[in-house]
Amino acid sequence: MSTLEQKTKAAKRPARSRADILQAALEEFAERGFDGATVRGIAARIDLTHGMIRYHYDNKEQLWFAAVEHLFERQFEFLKFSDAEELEFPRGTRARFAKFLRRYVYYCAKYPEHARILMQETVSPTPRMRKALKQQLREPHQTAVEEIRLLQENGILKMDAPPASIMYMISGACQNLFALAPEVKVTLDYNALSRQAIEDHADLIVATFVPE
Amino acid sequence: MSTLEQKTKAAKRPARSRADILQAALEEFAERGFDGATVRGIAARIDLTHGMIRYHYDNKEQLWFAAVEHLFERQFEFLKFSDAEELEFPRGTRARFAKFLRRYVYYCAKYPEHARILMQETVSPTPRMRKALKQQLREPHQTAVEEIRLLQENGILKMDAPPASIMYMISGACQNLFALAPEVKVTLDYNALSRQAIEDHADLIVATFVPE
DNA sequence: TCGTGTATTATCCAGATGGATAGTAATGTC
DNA sequence: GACATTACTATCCATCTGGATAATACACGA
Repeated sequence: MSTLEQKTKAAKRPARSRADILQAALEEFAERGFDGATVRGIAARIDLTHGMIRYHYDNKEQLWFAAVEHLFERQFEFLKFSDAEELEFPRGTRARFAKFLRRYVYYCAKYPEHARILMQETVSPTPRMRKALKQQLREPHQTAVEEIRLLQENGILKMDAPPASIMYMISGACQNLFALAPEVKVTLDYNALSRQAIEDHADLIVATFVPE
Repeated sequence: MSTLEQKTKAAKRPARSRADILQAALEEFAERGFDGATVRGIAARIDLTHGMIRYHYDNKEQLWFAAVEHLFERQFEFLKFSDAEELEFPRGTRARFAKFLRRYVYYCAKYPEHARILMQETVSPTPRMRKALKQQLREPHQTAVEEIRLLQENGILKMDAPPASIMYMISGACQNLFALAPEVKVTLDYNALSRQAIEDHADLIVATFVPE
């Protein structure tokens, strides 16, 4: 087993980067699910043989874990507040909540495969998904719930409901339009991924969940 | 080719009903996607051989169409307003909208596989999904959008946003908690499918989208 | 009871799939 | 220029998959 980054001693340079492989894997897994995805299919997306994939990742499941880890890291980077922003938008304030929601809408529009992968793999929670959820999602979700509690206490979120309920209501409201963009196009002839549609949805989300 | 209902002349009675097969198919497709689902897997769920499934349905794709059709018919029946209700709750009123939303939340909690199947199959819209969407979802979605326009005109929905955006925001807000119920359980230890949680979410949805 | 239409079983098959391995090519270091 | 290390190719294989088909069991009407 080796990693693509490893350059300790003499070596042939890899033709495809680790990120290339993981992005191809994410697309394949998102489109076809874990069982439906094929290692050969992932390889073909970036002109590799399936042997090459198995050279870098022990098996299909390990590749899936690496891809999901990549997904969550990318999300974390996208949503992270810089030090300057942390100062300008303190936790528990209306302004921070609005800024976060807007950013989250942009994330959903940019990476709609995120919602798809989670929903596919969450169906009947396989050991694989349980492990990934516990390792990657447990902590951020729990801090998100704390943030919601804070907003409730500060009177910014006026809803009297379980934080988990509020959290999934809001995330669903943000995600759905983009995760189902092809459906929206077919049934309503509305291009959900256009700049204008994304901006409109962000406005709508903020106006709905951060009123006044 | 034959259908399970057909009882025209002499025949052996089928051991499994059409609904049994379609429900098993829905579960398998929801859990593993179209490519990942296997005819043998569907058959095994109700103690049939894969030959039996192919006896009733020409091929995997036809079975999928039949299952999705079954899904939409069931949804239509569940959400339909009776004649008495049509009189009591006229279109475009606040009371009707609230009653519909509450019922939709109950539907999402009862059949979480609905959201999963649509999301899986919508990813990169296969011809299969395009066809199903056009046949089954186009008309109800367009009338839903009209209903939203009516609610906007009546001042009940005060949001100034594209109806498609509003519609998918609301449906996502209703679905997400239940479609991702296993994730919620693992990350937040919250049982989204309990009676109390369903009721709380319905209250939250109505309070959020039908204020005052 | 016999025949006919239906349901069901038991196989078979070609192709795809995940995984395994042996051998080859490139890129450095000594 | 020999060598080590990594990247990559080309196969092979057991298993599973969708699909096909032939034989059998059942129910009922004539």
